[in-house]
Amino acid sequence: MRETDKLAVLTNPSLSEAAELMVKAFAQRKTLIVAGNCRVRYVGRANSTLEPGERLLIIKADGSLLVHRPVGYEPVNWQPQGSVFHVHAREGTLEVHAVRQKPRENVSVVFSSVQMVSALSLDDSGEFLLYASEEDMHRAILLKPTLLEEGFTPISYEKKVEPGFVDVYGVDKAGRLVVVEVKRKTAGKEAALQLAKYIDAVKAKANREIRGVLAAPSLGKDVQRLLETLGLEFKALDPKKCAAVLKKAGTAKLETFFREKSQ
Amino acid sequence: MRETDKLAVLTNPSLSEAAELMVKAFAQRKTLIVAGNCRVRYVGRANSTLEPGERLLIIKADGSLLVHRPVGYEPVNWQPQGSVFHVHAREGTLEVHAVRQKPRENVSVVFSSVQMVSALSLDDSGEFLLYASEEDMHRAILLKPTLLEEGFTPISYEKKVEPGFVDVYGVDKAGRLVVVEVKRKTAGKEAALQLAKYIDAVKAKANREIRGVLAAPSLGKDVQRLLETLGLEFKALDPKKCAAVLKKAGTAKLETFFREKSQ
DNA sequence: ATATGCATGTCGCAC
DNA sequence: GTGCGACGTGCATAT
Repeated sequence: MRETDKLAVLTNPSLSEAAELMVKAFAQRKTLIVAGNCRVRYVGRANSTLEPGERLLIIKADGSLLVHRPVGYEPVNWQPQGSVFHVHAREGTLEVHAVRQKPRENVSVVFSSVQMVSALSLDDSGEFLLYASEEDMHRAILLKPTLLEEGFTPISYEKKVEPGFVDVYGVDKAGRLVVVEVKRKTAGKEAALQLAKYIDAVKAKANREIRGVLAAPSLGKDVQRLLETLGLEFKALDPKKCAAVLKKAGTAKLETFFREKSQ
Repeated sequence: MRETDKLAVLTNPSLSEAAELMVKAFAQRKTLIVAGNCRVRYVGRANSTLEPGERLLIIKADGSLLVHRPVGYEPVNWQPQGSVFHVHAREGTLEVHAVRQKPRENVSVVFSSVQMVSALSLDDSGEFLLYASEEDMHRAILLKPTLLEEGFTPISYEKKVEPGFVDVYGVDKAGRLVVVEVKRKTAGKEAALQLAKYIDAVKAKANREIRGVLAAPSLGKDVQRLLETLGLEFKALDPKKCAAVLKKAGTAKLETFFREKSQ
């Protein structure tokens, strides 16, 4: 066992040694990694059982828990932030129980052997930024309406029309109302139907000509035909391009812009 | 550094030592865990940047990658199965690049220091079973139709009607067709609308009276009203209860049953 | 607290 | 390969 302030690692520990380190790690709000042979049970919204095998258990200081099998991107079992843990070393087993309230859920991990335990002190305040979300596309259209079409003037943004929200709402060059539904990826039928629904809702209120535009990077299989049937239009719009438009403008400036613009 | 066949751990290694172990681990198809200070960039469907900080990097033998911050259930960056990795130790940095094709995406993790690297050999063939899925609810209804209502007789299951599938489809005591939409949790508007869509589709084909039943543990806020508007019904159905019904029957028996039943 | 919709959603299954 | 829906989805936001 090597240990510094930041780091404690046990290889092939006894179950009680492992338990001891885990309890200490909880107290010090460290990130715990346990590798070993375990069985897992989950009881909550659904139930699950996982028969014995070697997996990775990760417990974070915020009370989140992950059980990872040696394959697959997703954890096989988990518990989100805010779970409460209990650790017991019994005869021949090391039990970890993680309980979440609301909904009441329980994940139990029972180890029969442990290859490794580490308790890590991770200091992380680095900023995370994600570009090219659907939100970015909305903003880009407001900032540079020609992305949608020449002469388009946004009126409002995330407007509630019942049922739901219209992504972007404005007026075209000829003075017609335009309802825009934005999708960050290939739009399927549901996007078209959603748009049609909004059009109906807006039509019921404003008694004038309305255009519906589905703005997305591309359309699914039969969506073009569906759009035609519904009397709607398609406008190709790439999320990455939108992100680039926003990047060229400054963030602070943008915030001001949207405070004014979005009513 | 301690090492056995199953396990290699380096604490506070140099970047080149870390890189060496990582490359060896790839060759031996081990599960890799790296803890250290890193910066992360993601370029793909979207883009992201993560400024320096201490995180956990996990790379599995199947080519999946996870970057976990010290808080939060979800990975801040990731790459699913099938990614291809490159590791370079340069002057002062250890770079890990994970590339995925289709869509073309790239995650780069650049370490400036490493607290720990472990390469683990995880042997896991334990069976995972999940109970109380929506699929279980379908099955329970087929097995014990009174769960839905007295006198209900299922005809088919996962029937394609265009567009999509009807969950369960049958005949009631009075000989009327019944289309059932099943939800494993509180049903929202979309569930009701989905059901309405299927009803329309079925009506267009079969020219007789049709009932639509939304079976779910509970209804969302205004869904009851929406159901009435659409002329649909609600039936309370608990996924855990359904799972219990299935459990009482044997699995082998069930398989046979459904091979006969689902056409 | 509940409801609604996005997500680099991922995953699985059918065509 | 594409389409479509489930998921213990998680998560943020608005009511």
